[in-house]
Amino acid sequence: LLGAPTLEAAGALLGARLVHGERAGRIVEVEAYIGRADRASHARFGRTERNAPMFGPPGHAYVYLVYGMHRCLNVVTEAPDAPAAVLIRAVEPLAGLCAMRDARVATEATRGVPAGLAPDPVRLESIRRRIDRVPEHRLAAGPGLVGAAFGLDLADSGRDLLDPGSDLRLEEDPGAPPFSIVRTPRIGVAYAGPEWAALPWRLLIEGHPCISVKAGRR
DNA sequence: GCAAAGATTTGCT
DNA sequence: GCAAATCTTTGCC
Repeated sequence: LLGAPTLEAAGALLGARLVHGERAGRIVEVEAYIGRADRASHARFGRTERNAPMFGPPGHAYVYLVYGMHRCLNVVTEAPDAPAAVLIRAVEPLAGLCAMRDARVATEATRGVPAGLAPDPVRLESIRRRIDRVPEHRLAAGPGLVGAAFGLDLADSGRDLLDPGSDLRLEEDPGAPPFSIVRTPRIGVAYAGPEWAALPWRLLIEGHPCISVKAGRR
């Protein structure tokens, strides 16, 4: 499944479930990053401490910090000598929605606060009120929001997502409603140059309400 | 050893 | 529509 060519694996991930403890959601939008030659991929510099999971076995997590604040989840694909991964860009919440809101509040509250220090209660309450108003379909509608809603940490990078005994895992969902797949260029990769940025390596469930906001639901 | 940029999100103009 | 927030990684000196 995930050892298949990355674009096939990306299609297979759509509709699957991402589970973390009591939280579960359906993957509705992904992006493929394929090989060292891909100028948009973190693997373009070769193997580093951060991207090491991309050079490992398929089905493992690659979690990285972007813009100094957002944690993004990838699922590693292809053989260990072929660095590739699929970025989970948006998820439809299915279970554990309260835990997702709690995690988003906690993520934002600890931002900029030294580890181990309690966040300011007033600021915490302000964040809480805002997150409580976020509609369900926006809880994990973006790669950074998936990381926040599922409470992912850099320490989760490298974990095996195919281990059925793990609290953080992927599950197939035979009961998922049927859907059509749409392919578009990837988001936010203009730095890679026109040729790489134009490749239709973003896949999403057509018309799904939980598509990432930045991408504009198309 | 230091400067620059980033697979984003949010809020203000 | 634009810029700030925030910090790790990369790349050059």
